[in-house]
Amino acid sequence: MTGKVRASVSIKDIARAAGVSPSTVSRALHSHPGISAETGDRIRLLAEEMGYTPSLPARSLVTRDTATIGMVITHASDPFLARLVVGVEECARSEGYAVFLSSSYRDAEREQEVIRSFHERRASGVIVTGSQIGTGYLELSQRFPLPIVLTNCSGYPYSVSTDNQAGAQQAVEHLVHSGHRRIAYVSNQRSSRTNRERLAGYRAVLQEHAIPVDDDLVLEGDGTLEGGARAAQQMLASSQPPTAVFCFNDMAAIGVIHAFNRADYRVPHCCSVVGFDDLELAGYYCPPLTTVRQPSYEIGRRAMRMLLKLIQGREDVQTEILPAELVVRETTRPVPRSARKEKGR
Amino acid sequence: MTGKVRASVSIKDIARAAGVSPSTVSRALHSHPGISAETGDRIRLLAEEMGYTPSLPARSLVTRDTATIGMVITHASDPFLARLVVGVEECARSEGYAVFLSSSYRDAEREQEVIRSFHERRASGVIVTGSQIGTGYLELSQRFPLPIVLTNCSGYPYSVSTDNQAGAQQAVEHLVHSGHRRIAYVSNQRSSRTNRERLAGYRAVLQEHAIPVDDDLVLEGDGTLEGGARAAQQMLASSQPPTAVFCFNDMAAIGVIHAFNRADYRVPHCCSVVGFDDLELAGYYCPPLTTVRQPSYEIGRRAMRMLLKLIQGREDVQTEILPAELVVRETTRPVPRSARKEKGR
DNA sequence: TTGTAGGCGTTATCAT
DNA sequence: ATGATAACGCCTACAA
Repeated sequence: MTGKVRASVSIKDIARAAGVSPSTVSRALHSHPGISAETGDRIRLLAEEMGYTPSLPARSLVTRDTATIGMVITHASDPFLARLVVGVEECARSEGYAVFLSSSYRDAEREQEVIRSFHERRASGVIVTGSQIGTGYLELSQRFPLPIVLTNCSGYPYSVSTDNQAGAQQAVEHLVHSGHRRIAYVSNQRSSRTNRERLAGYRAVLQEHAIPVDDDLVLEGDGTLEGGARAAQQMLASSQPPTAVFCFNDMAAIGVIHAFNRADYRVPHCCSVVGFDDLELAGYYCPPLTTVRQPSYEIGRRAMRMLLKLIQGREDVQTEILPAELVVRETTRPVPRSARKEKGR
Repeated sequence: MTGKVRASVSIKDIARAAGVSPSTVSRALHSHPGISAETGDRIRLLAEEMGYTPSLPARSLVTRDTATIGMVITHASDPFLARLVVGVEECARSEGYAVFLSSSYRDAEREQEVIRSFHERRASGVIVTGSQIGTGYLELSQRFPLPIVLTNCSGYPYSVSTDNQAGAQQAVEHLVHSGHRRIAYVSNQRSSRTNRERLAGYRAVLQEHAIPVDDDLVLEGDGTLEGGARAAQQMLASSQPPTAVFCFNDMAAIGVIHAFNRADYRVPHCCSVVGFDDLELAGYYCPPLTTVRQPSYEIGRRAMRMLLKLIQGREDVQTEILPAELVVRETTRPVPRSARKEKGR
């Protein structure tokens, strides 16, 4: 089915060429103390000339360490990953680990396959973003002696997340304080824990301000441009569209804004919109997006640090929750006095 | 420096538990013909219960095949990769290969490190996007007995690319036909081959229409939002800003549009803008972007097919160049009659 | 149908 | 300072 790789030069080849034993070559390449400087140099030079590249599979067999981190991502160009992956990679690199990414496409089965594939390759540990399995790893962990850290899945003991509920609350507070009362929420897939937390934040603020929670104002989305646009269509089709929308993430928000503008339901003139994530793009959209910033670089860095601890067998590890921060730009504005049914504050 | 992985259950453990020899277990797990159905089932059940996951490093040592493709990407959330990676993965998957991504951050040294890291892990082959090394792989290929396919680097024998020059020509033709004569180009890093090809297309069209090529109209960019915005600032600062801009890619185009709009230099009213790539986002920007579509899924699929051939040792492989296609949306419009200095077409 | 033995490329533990 | 030997987990002739 698959094909063989062309032969690489091995330590034995070098040994033969140098007229020494394989173990001497191994030691020379590792600059072991107790090898004559002369033969050491000679062998390293030879290795260089012969184009030797060590075989990690072979080495890891004996050292029982691949120095490899697997990272499950939703898909290669998910904009949310931009800073998060950098956080993971920088931390991993500084500790001598390489990290490899593989996509789950938000599919639970694919996610399991990827995890399995990392385990088969004996990765030292795995970080999962956008997990569909979530706390389900608690059961799987019996099967896989493989440390796993999740992001944005509080509830799983080894995870680092944004404070989603508090972030959502800031967003909705901002809208309420601007005088909005018909505030919609565009969700992610319902099952997602992150979605439930943000939805809870949304509901909490409405209740706190004695604004009735209208289920028609909670729209089904999926965190994509297209999903946002679809939700917007639904809102536009309703007899009484909202004057503000809080979206699960920035991509959905952009989808919403796009569809609203197309229908001449102007943002922010007719309707305010708030996103979540603060992608780099958010500041470049028109209008620039009001959104809730996730500390994604920091999430990545800390997830990797946590994974390192687990790999070292330490158990003094606990869930971390990082604060979110509202970034007010230009997709939100107060409800015009004329349009208010009640007094604003 | 790095830590050991917890022990996994091996074929020997199963053999001991089942009271058979390791080779019997190996055969049972592979459903070899010539193993009694009874012991086969018994062993497979046992393996399942004991949570056995085969060690690919160990297996690959003897089979000399890791069934692994390495893919070098610029960075995790590069939007251009969206469809390309899917093309690669689908093709790889159907042939039994797993693909892992690793980032180069457009840095030549990092790119080499990643390639080396894939080779150390004995990947079957590698696909590189956004290569900084490009045709330099011709020399490196002596050192690495590792098949390498590049994307968007015609000139390297094993590559699949978009017809960048023809794509650029379509874009600029479109602008010229709309009556524009002061047309700027926002570049990528100068060194990039792709950039040179698109620049050549730009120049060719201007010359063809006897429009003088003004070097002040070729702006230094880097294919990012920020780079696009910087280039826009420069244009705005000039005594005679262009009436149209062709950008190396969509992200740069969005950066340009954003900065123009901020300065009240409206797109497309005051200035037309064309991008390159046709990201999903392009259709969702405001205004929706006129751009040149790259067949990126197809690039990925074909790159993987080419790599497969190389892995199989076939040498009937040649560079492929795929057509680009102009997608006219709403960031371009004809120069208003009043503003023209010469007659339009 | 099953077991034995050798080897993949590397490192580590003994000797020498 | 260097060499021989065993072992990592797996596969595959070859024997039985």
